[in-house]
Amino acid sequence: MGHVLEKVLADVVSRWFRLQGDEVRFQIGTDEHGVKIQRAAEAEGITPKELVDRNVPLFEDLYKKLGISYDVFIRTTDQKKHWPTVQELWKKLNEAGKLEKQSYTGLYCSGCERFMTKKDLEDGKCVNHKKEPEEVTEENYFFTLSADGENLKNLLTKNWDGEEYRIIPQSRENETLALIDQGLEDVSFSRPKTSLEWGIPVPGDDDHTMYVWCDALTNYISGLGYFTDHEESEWWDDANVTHVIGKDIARFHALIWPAMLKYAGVRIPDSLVIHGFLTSEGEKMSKSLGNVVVPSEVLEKFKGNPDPLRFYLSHEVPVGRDGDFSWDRIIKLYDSKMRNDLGNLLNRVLVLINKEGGELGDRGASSDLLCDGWKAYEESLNNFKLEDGLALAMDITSKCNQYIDEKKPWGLEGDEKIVVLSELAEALRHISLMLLPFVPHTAERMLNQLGLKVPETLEGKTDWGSEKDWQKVGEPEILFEPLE
RNA sequence: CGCGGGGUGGAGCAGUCUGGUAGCUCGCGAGGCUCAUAACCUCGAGGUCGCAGGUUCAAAUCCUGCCCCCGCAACCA
Repeated sequence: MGHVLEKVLADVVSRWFRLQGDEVRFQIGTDEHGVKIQRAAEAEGITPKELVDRNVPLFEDLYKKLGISYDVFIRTTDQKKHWPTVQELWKKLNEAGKLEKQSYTGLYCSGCERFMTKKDLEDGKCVNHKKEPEEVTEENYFFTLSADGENLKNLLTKNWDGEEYRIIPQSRENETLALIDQGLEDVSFSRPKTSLEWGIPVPGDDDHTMYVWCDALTNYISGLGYFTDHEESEWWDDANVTHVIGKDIARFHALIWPAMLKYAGVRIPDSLVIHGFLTSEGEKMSKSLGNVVVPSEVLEKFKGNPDPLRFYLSHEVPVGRDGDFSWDRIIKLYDSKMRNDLGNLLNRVLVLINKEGGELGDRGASSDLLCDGWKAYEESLNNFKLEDGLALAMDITSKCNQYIDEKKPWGLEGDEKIVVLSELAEALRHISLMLLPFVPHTAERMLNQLGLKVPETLEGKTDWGSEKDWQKVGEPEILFEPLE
């Protein structure tokens, strides 16, 4: 479910950029290396490659069902697309003098065949094997991040050689700055092949395998073929680059990644959007609690329509904060907001207009039905306050419902009636457009019912009455069915 | 003194930076409307804003101390 929150967030942002007329390249990917995968595969008696090859189509299928409009899916096991860039990046960091061999000492449990962290130990003993791990020292390549505290602080607060990097939300930036003040440590960038086999080999040193950071972070530019003959670097160098990630990997994206890029001579991205985690019914999702919510169950509940889930995540989980998934609340939200407020509004307006023959009249020059209007909406989305943008669309919806009751168009006659209904139809056009990034399928159905085409961009569409050729609405149709 | 988030009417939240009549959604009660998906609209009940001190003419908001809850990095398909 965590993946879904992230992909929906990134998808809404991508769709918003596209609607503004930007060319967008929306890339997602999977980190498929590491000891964990290696072990999981062993446990199933298959190779790591077989394991990840089996899982990737499941992801892709899920994203398709959710309407995630990604352009590129990059896999870290892709030896043609991913590996060459990573190895080239490694060489550049090495040439820049940022990689050095250091010895790493940790507590190693021979039973688990891996290093233990504090969390894995109870009274100093391995939880699984009830014995004290031994101190083992191994040689790793380290990325000398400790030298860059000041640089990174400047990057976030002022600039680093003219480059800026913006973290959203602000609280994460504060956290990152606090982390820098505590002093940065060098980061292990490789493991001996004996302890990590499943990964990308270190160039020029066959005894070592790259650790996750150099490998996985680089996917952003390997997807563009950076440092290769199929380079499409214009999507990076000349673009506005936004990363959307979870808080678990925030510090790596906030600190290691920009430093890596800087020393490799590649520009640093513009924005880092960090989302929180989802709990389930107020508790951490875990197998043992049995409260894991599977996205496919939610899709099934709404007959395969991804929009209730997309709406819920966008509406209930402010970007950057932790959220909660609750069946009770998604159902309430579906009934009260989507079905009663929005779906019913569309229906009552279209029914009234169709009773008059479906023809639209004068919509006036402007209307206060739009509440804070497009300016506020654009500002919200541009600042990644997606929930505010969606709330605005719902404010207009509510305003329209009030307006109908106030004007009582069913009691009006002739032009007066047509004008009120045309105003409402126009307001619904704006609502539909505002919903386009969030619930694209629903927004398209609304536009179709209104008798409009789905626009590629919003250019020239956001002024009141800007659809000059729009004279007739279509047939009403239930937007959201009752549940059960 | 590890770090972070939080404690506001029955539930979920906003408001706290930049003190000044405590707001929203859901639920509940009453009324209205009848175009519509038994949907919509209006009004109302309900909170000493975790606790205790302090600053101030004035504190949910600032300061000090304390208590409690939740995360700490998700394979969970």
